[in-house]
Amino acid sequence: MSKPAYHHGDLRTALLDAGEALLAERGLEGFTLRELARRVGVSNAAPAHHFPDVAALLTELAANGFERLTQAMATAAAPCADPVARLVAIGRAYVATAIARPAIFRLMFHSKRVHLASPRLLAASAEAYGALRGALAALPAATPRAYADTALAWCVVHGFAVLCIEGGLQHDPAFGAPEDWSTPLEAVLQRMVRGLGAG
Amino acid sequence: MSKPAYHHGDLRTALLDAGEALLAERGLEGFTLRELARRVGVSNAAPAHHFPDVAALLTELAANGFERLTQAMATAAAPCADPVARLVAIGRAYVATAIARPAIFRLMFHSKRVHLASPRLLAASAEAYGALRGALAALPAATPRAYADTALAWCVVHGFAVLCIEGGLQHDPAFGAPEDWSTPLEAVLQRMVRGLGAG
DNA sequence: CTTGTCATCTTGTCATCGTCAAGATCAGGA
DNA sequence: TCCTGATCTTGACGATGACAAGATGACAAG
Repeated sequence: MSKPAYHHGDLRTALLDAGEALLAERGLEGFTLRELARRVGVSNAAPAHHFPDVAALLTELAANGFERLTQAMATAAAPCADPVARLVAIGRAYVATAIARPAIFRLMFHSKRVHLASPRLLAASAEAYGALRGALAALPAATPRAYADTALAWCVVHGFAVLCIEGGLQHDPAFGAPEDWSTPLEAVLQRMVRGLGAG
Repeated sequence: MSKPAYHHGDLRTALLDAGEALLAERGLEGFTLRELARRVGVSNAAPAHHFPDVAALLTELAANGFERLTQAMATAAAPCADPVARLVAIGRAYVATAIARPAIFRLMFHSKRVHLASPRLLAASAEAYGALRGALAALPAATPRAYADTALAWCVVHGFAVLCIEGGLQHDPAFGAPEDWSTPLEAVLQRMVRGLGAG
């Protein structure tokens, strides 16, 4: 139980859990394999038997992040009957997920510290994109939504999330403290659906 | 001339120039102070006399990037008389700048390897935001453009640039090869101004 | 021309990092 | 009971950022 067994038991998931915490605490640049091993109470070479690289571990965390993003969007959209409300809810969930775990969001999109060719990572990110795309396709329109609509919404939501995390919006005097992102997000999303509706 | 003088002469700018090249070649994660010193033909401790940190050097590069971005947007907008065309031109310049130097763009927005509190960096980024904001304010509208419009355009352009650089758009089957970003960008920008006009 | 000052650059060192090789430990089936 | 293989530790290597101490030389004062 509490005795430090030579065999950890479930080191792999312990590394992933602690890795997520470490990522949240130190950020991506402060993430260190040795520190992670230290926290789990294991030698620095132990993770090598479960992940060939640091990149492999981070790839796993990124894939988990994409899966969580997909799920968050799905549960946010579920109770909304109106397609427009559904799209807005998805956008909210997207940004909320990014802000809840900025380091993991950065890891998912802006990092060269992951194995980009990993099938798991590719599948997870494709699924997340599919969720947003699906919400767009359900919008009421005479013609099927064009590429521009999907890409526009994707860019708006992702751009807001990124700028919010990185503090890029703080130059705008109308944008208050970084922690109350909800109000500006609502304004942007409403403005977006208004514009999309007028296409 | 070609003899390795003990005193370099203008090591500071040489470091900045080589640093930009190294950043373009190896990316942000592959950037190393020692490798930079090696390329300039100088010992590894030499940069310390011109930049207290690696972060200080990268901060300078990021500030230069913001200034170049501002200038690119200005020159792109100059020949456009129509405010809408002006906004589109600015968006194009923004994305083009990001794609021309992805590593520096990442450095500007997504990096914790810079000194965020640097006055030079803050001023440069504020100026870049001001350029985009100015183009929005000039749009023809009865009422002054609200916050949502500015933020929306900012998010669209920035989101497109980021997704383009990081390969996030490649999941969209309508988005072809990563190198021909011009066509999709045009579609998104046209869709954006159409939506904004309908506000 | 000489001298001295001080910025500039080098050398050497330290802690830390990711990764590898070799050995120790233990679980579970033959 | 034993032994095979997975799991973990120890120790090491090269590389990195930062620091201390010494070498070099540009430049102004005398």
